[in-house]
Amino acid sequence: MKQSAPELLKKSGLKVTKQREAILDILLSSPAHLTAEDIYLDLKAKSLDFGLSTVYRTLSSLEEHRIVEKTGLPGDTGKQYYEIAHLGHRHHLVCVKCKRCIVLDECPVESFTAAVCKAHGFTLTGHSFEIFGVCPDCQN
Amino acid sequence: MKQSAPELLKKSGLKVTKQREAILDILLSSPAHLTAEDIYLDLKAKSLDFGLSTVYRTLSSLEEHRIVEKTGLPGDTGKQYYEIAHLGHRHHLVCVKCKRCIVLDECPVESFTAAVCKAHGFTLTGHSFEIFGVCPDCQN
DNA sequence: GTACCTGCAAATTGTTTGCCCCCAG
DNA sequence: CTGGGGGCAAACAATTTGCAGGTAC
Repeated sequence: MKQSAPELLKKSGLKVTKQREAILDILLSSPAHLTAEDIYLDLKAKSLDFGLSTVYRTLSSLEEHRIVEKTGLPGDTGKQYYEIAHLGHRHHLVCVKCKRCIVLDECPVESFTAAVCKAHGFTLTGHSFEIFGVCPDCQN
Repeated sequence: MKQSAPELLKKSGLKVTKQREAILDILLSSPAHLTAEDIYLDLKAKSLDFGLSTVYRTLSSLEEHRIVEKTGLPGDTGKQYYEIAHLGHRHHLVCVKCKRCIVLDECPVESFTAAVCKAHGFTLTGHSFEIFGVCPDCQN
């Protein structure tokens, strides 16, 4: 299931540049939910100092090609979060304090979502199921 | 369950002003998911031309008092959405094209969320369960 | 070689703040 | 009357865009 960054880029007809490769690598290796700035700082930490706009532009094209997904988190300060697209499936357990995020494998709602869509005449494109809580470390 | 705007304000120790009343009324009568600008324009349509900052400030205090919730939507352009707080419960069927939003009453995952939290040592604060699709009107 | 990509800086857009006047309690 | 609340404009923050030069293919 896991693909390498250059492969993914090539498959979508995008030119393979070290900027894109590095950005995609970060997203692939992160558990989840990164902001554009997170990525920018992460790059800096690796002494890869690209412009912030490159990060944004790369994220947009990756989003257009359905490689990553953009999302918002509840109660947050208006930043956008990016993560590798999982074909419309997101199941996370998120700590509301430290934003740590655990990926859930189970999906107990597949049949439910399909039924709801059918009932309302919608064409299902995906769903998001996120549980919010305070993780053990943040409970003091 | 449904309360009037002045009641809700008074109960939280907030002064009742026509601005707050009007903004809260809009939120109460909307099916869901409004941006600050939506509210601003809605007010204008009713010839209630308050400043945009009043809308934001009102929304913040309402949020502090747990009357409304702020949230982000997947794939969106970086705006914050506001809606009446349902104590951490959100179950929506959202059209990815027109953003129309249907509120779901059922919650098939109550016990599942509790179990997941327990398994990871988290203290549950809420969950979000949203289904995305294309509504009948947008299918052409 | 050409079209697409990057970098920088300036422009936009969404949201917050400061200051002063005003109204609800 | 008094303090929180509202209006306006300026500040801030996140993201986008225009343009000149570079680089993958």
